[in-house]
Amino acid sequence: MRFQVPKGTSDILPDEQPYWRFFESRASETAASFGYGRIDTPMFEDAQLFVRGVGEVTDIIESETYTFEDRGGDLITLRPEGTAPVCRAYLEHGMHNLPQPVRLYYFSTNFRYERPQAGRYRQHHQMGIEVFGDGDASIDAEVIEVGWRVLDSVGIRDKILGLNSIGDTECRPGYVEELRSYYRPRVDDICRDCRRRLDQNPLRLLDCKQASCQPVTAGAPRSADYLCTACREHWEALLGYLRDVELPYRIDHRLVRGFDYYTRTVFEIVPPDEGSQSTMVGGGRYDGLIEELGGAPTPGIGFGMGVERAILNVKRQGVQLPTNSRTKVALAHVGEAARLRAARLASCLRMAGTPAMLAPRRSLRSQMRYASSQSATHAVIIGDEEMGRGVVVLRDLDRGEQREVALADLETVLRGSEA
RNA sequence: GUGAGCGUGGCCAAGUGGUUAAGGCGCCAGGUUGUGGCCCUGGAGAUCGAGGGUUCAAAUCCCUUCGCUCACCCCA
Repeated sequence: MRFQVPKGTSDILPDEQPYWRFFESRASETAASFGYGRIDTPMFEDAQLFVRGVGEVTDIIESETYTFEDRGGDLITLRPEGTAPVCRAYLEHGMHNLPQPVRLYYFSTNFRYERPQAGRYRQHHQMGIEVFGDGDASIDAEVIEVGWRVLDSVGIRDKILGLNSIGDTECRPGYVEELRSYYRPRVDDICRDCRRRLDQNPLRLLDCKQASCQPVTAGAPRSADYLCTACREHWEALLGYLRDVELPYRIDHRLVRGFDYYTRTVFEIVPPDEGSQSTMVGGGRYDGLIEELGGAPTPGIGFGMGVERAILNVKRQGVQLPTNSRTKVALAHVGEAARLRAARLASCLRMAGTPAMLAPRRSLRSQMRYASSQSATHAVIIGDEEMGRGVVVLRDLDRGEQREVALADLETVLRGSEA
């Protein structure tokens, strides 16, 4: 085999498409029902946007972006995540002058240079939302609810919402120090990765999966216990809002997120069964990000939802996709003249709004088999004899009945069969 | 970046040293005069991922390489 898809990417074949279109339409409808407007941003951006936005020392920026110089010498990065570009657009188009809050949703293709595995790809798709200009906890609850409802809308009933607050610039430094001093005397009891995390990314110590580290992490100080007054009030208000809309949450003191920009609320929605790369929704508040990108201090919050992962769960839960029972006609023909007529007729039917396809130039039997295989609802059969009389045979493939129809009446009859 | 498993026709898959590499799905053609879905018959399609080695003999053993998958890391 000469060519194949690049590592970590995949083709989405026709059989797979219904899942994608189902997801996209349901997710869009759900976001719109909360008042969100769609935004699309380019697939690549100035490399600096992500360095400033995601954080210089995160793995994503250090080793996972597709970054290259274009022909004009500009440093370009293929979008690795959805939030920074939307923030850029918010600022660039003066959306801070719109009535706040501004609610946006998007579908994006993201790129990260990683070793692929189940649920993790080099090119992956995300649906996400962002809300700017409102720091109230009710917005946190709303954003979380949108994520939850989107999953509901595609039939994913079994899911768990994990929730935590990691504080803000006011209280987090103190907490991180607390965390460090808890771990330092215990370095001999933790794994090698954790020793590295202790220096580089202490929050990550909390979600280590190594069995040997579990006793240590279990006793570690919890960020929610070290919140400043403002953060604690926000946190408690959020929990109240969630209870009001009856979203079952699970406070997870070990939940931290990978991007530097998160403040206060972080959350994720995961399927109940244990899996490695299974997080369907991950998000949080990022009140400092807009400022970091050159705007006025503006609160923001959002989430990213992995479409591949969501669809995986749609399949796992055996969700029945809505079927479209729309009329679809295959035109079979016997003889060259009839083939020409069939082709013209197919064109007319399509113009009139009825999907129609020409059967291949083979035996009639074979053409009928083809019609079945394409799940046509009707076959139109044209031969010399019909041509002479200005009629066609119209066969209902589901019922197995057929009759002659005058050429002039065909469109009307087919339209009548839409029921 | 680290570790493990696997690579046989479009797909699934038997075969673990020895004549022309099973089978199923799918595909194509037939099953009388112009008709589908089931069934029957026939057909096309594989240098057994690639390269090298061991052997009288390798898809089967060894080495190298490429690819895929899974896990760690990280994350959607």
